[in-house]
Amino acid sequence: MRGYGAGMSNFDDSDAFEAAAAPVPLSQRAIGARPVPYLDGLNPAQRAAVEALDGPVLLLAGAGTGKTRALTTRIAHLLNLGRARPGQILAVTFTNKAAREMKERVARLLGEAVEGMPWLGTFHSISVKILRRHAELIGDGELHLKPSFTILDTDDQIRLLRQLILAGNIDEKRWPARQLAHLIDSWKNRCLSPSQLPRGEERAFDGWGGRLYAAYQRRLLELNATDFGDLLMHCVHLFQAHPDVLRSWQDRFRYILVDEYQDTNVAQYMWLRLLASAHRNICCVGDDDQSIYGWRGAEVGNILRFESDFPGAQVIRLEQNYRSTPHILAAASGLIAANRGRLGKTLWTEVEGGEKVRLIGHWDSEAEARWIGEEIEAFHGGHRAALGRRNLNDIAILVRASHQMRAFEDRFMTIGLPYRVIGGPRFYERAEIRDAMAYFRLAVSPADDLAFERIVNVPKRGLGEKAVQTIQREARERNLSLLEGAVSTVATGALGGKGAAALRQFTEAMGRWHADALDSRVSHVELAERILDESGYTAMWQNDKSPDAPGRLDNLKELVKALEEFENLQGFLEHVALVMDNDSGEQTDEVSIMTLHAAKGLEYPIVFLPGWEDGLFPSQRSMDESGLKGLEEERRLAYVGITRGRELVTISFAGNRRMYGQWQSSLPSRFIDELPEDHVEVLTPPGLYGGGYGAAAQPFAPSAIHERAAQSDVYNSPGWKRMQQRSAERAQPVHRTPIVIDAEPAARFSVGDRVFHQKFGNGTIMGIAEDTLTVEFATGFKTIKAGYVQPASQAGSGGAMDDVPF
DNA sequence: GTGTGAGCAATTTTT
DNA sequence: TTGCTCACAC
Repeated sequence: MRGYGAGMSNFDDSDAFEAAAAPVPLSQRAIGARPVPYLDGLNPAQRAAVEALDGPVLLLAGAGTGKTRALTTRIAHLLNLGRARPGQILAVTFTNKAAREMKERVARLLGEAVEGMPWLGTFHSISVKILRRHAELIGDGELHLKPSFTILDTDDQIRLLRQLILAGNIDEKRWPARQLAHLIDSWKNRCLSPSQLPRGEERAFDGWGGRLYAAYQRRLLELNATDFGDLLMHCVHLFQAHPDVLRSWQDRFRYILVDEYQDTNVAQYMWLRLLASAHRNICCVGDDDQSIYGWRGAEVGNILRFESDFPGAQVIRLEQNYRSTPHILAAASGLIAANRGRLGKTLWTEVEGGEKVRLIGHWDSEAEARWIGEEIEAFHGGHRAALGRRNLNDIAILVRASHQMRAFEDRFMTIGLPYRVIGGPRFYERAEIRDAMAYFRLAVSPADDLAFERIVNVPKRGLGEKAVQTIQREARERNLSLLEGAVSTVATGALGGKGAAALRQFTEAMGRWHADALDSRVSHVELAERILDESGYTAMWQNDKSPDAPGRLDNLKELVKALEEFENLQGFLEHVALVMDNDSGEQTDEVSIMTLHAAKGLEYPIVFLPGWEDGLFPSQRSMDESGLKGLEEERRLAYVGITRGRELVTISFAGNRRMYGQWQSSLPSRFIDELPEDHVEVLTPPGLYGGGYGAAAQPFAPSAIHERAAQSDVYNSPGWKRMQQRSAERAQPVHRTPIVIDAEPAARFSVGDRVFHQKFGNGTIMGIAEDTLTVEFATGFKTIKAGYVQPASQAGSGGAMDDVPF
């Protein structure tokens, strides 16, 4: 919520332009009549991007090529030339952070002369603004949204779906609400309302998908609520169904700019197309090589198709990189070259010299964490002459999956190295914040049934499932909201003594808070504090002995403080679902640990990329689920990782890694083989791959990294060869599995054996770790205890069940 | 209605 | 290994 309303006066930096930014009436400035200072210092491509104002423009902006600068300067230019007033420019981003940054930079470029841009924001926040003006048009004749609609987050969404699943008498275990939420999300991402589902898809989710979806949408309307996906979908449907409305918005937005275009999904694409179709002044900025969100609906195709979608489009490439050394760029470029279906870009830099990308293998994940810890201490202590003494803030560790973080956290904790984990649960997702917000929501809108259910028994009031059911029955029968139903339940005496007393107390308190929430004389900040105190919510955490209780109390304080920025609770609640983030200011000197996904858009002088092992990175699941497409997205993720580094990038892998409590061994990532050898320095590790210390062969000779730059045949890679060799030694068939588990094999099985499983049928053992087998069945890979399978030839004998090794 | 242990599953994440 | 859900006992 930071940056709301504020943030337009950040003049801390000394760009020449700022001093000169006098509020000359924009209309009086003739094009080209006088030099425009903000254009100085742009390279030719950036300048072209800024000056190509009319018609469709695709700005292909590689990592670190000054994309935001081009984009913000373009906005400044539009304003400065008088092509549009701030309110006539639509500029969309994906995250609040990006929107905030852009606002600040535009303001900085133009000085105080320009009011904030009202239509610079995320897809979602802009959609909300549009929807609130036309809410009545969403829904059917009898039931429609009201402008005050609430926005449910994922948690509410899932609870709502769970209710519907239970109501439909569906086994929630086999068909979990979370999965349904995904399904519905994916439909909304494609802008499909329940009636528009393609034949067949409505039968998803055990045949219930379409019906549940329809029921859910109906329920949302009843609750006067939308979920995140609705925001976009409703907007698109609004535009489609009401040409006059669409026209008015088309007229308003004379210029459209889109950031991170490669991340747009179908709904966002339609949204943009509708708005841009009249004047086609749309400028999309993106990088197909950094498309890493396919799994949540992003369509790389949108950016790949741009030129045919918008005939006559100009394509401008930003390829001069201002971030990384040539070795880093070359390594990244070499890697990404293995992808097909790219628009193609070649990053280059004027900078010379610099370190090669370093590559190192370790015995196991603990050794990897230990080594990286030592390296960081060395950088921090200034023991790496070439790089000088570095702040911990200059260093980041980027992992594929969050479970990898643990090894680092454990290690850094032991050696006392300060670190911070970026990402993780967001502020507003924390239970205490959501509870508190539910109180506020209920105080503001007594009909908010989801909020009621969330907090009616938090803190514990002895109102459990049964009491809630009674209230629900009462409410349903009399067509009341749950809160009203609760009042009625107390009145009719449908609830026993103790529960009734507690419920009465709760409803009465809520009544008071509601009155106060409507009373403009009552300070909403004080009211919020009072609600938390009187409800016993604060006391609940004060009495909690768990170690995170103090932190939760702090969060609550922060929440109350955040309220100060808003006029009243309503205003807060309307915005908060979309705007809260957990960007805590960074004053302290700490190493950053985060996932590769979280790192997109960031940069660090020193970057560590651990865990480059096949199966982990690229992730086995990605490849299983999405095949080549999945692999290419993983490769883009690797590309994103490398291009985060400014001066030094270190890639590492471990031969053994503990996953889910068991040690598993793995092979170096195929991506390692794709790195161009000339730009990689191999730090030879002693005794890798079970050779023991002083093993004769270097496990990773430089020449082996990349034997053929053009050919990207993984079957010829060193990792693959090693695996083949190992398989051959055991006289077993070679399989296309990247993970080979080679701890002590379970006594009766070997890799390659055919086995039978009751549920999955026949399969082939791909790996063995202690008593756990990795088996490839017709349906895919499964990890299974050795006791649950038997040799295929003896299927039915049952013998294998009795003498499980270990 | 609330507190405890067995059993089970387990990427990536914004709004 | 952990963190969560569910079934069961108080």
